[in-house]
Amino acid sequence: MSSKSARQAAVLDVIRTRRVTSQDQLRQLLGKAGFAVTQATVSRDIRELRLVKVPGAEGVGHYTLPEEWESTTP
Amino acid sequence: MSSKSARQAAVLDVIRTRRVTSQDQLRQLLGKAGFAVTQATVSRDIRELRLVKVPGAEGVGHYTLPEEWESTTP
DNA sequence: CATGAATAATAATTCAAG
DNA sequence: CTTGAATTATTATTCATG
Repeated sequence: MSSKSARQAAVLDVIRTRRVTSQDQLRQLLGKAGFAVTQATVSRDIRELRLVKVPGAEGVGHYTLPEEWESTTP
Repeated sequence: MSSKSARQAAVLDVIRTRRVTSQDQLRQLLGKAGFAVTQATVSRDIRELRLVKVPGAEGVGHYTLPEEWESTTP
């Protein structure tokens, strides 16, 4: 049971490298990274990390960390 | 039919002065401000204004404009 | 306390229509 | 192009369980 903090670090890594548009997508990517969790947990991680879903101009929103989305928009 | 931009200005005003935690709450406040719209429209306005819902530490999230929460984070 | 399963709540989108 | 009503999708929370 890899600690929560390890998983949350993975969450940050994932959203930095991919355009994640839903918690379920994030859940799947976490699975590939070795963290099998449910959407409920992803939701809690997002809250604890204070990630936000920014509505894209075109329509697709994606999760990001407030601090970063100004500079990096992958 | 007060223009969309007038309504969206009201949206910004509302979220600046109240802690809005859901689109439905925002819809109600807009109603009081003289803009009767449905949740669908509120959702679209939020997207167009690129407002985000920031997860509060305690659990309650609220809508805000990215630009502003950097400076004002209580 | 951390989590999952199920559920409730909220938000996005579709489908007309003006 | 803008909107509302209804629907779908997504997210938050509740209710156990370890």
